[in-house]
Amino acid sequence: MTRSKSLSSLAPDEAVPAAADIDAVFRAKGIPMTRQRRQVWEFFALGSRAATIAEATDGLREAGIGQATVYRTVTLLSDLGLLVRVQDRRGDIGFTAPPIGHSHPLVCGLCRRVVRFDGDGDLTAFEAKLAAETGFAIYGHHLEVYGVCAECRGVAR
Amino acid sequence: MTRSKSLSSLAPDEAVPAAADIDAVFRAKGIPMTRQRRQVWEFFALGSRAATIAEATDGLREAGIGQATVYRTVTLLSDLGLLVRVQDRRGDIGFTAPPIGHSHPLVCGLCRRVVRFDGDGDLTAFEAKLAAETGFAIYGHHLEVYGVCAECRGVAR
DNA sequence: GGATTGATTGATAATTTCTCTCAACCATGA
DNA sequence: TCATGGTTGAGAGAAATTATCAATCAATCC
Repeated sequence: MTRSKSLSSLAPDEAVPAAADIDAVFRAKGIPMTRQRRQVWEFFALGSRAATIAEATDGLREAGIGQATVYRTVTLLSDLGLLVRVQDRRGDIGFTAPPIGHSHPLVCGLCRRVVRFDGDGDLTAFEAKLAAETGFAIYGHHLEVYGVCAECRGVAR
Repeated sequence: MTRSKSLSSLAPDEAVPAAADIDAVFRAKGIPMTRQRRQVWEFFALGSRAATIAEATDGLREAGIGQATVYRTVTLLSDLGLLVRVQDRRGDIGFTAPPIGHSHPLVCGLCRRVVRFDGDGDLTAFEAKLAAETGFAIYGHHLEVYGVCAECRGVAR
């Protein structure tokens, strides 16, 4: 798998949680931090592309991390909100780390490269209106925007 | 599985494609319409809740529709844009029919009841800006809003 | 720093989910 | 109605995911 250099990103790099931050999340919840958990998180968080579980399993095998641990850890990190699920054009499921603060992924449907953007302001008013009209207690939303990145389009840019 | 009566919906009922419409889609693409395809589509489209494949398989078994056909047809309908995927709070995947025109599902995270809303205008400007800033050729987006419906909250309403 | 302890891990088995195969059947068009 | 190419159902097969359990490790308390 190729994890190429980062593309322009609307969100500053600091928006991606640093390793220190995930330690804090774990500590706050009383969940032990292990080498495996950190490495699984880094695998997904440090790349610019969303990775599948199969890719993570392959990439982490030489680190001695087993398949079951990858599954367990992805579930755990997702539950903690440290990973989000996205889907490419073929329907394959990938995971990527959301930055701190509220933002959404712009995903390349071909290579799963992820660029983040902040689109929250637009939706909060919307959600309030929806809640009033439907009686739903809204607890969140999921917004992904899909496109094909410049490199996948073969545009020299 | 209980499919209860419909809740208030922001989109008029006519927004859900009528059976006639899906025939038109199939005909336009030269894809044969079969009893099974219509029934699978109806299963997902006529309920007010997004259903899982397992639920559809169970529900359609007595109609003599096999598991493989359910999978095949859900894939086909999704490719045609006649079904969309949503996810409940437990992470279970469900499918539901999008109405004609552009709208998004508001999904109850507990019972998967789906209410639709039109939130397109807000996003088109956004996408243009994103395209300009990132070099992505944007081809679509996926927006789901999650909440807990009045009934699941036990509110008599 | 070192021992204790409850949680985590890796290997593998077991299960679940999904896809493939193929003979029988059906929708479509002549 | 007939021909025919696509579709279907059943079951086999493959892939993805989860459960089991002994060994190991992270966090805590001396």
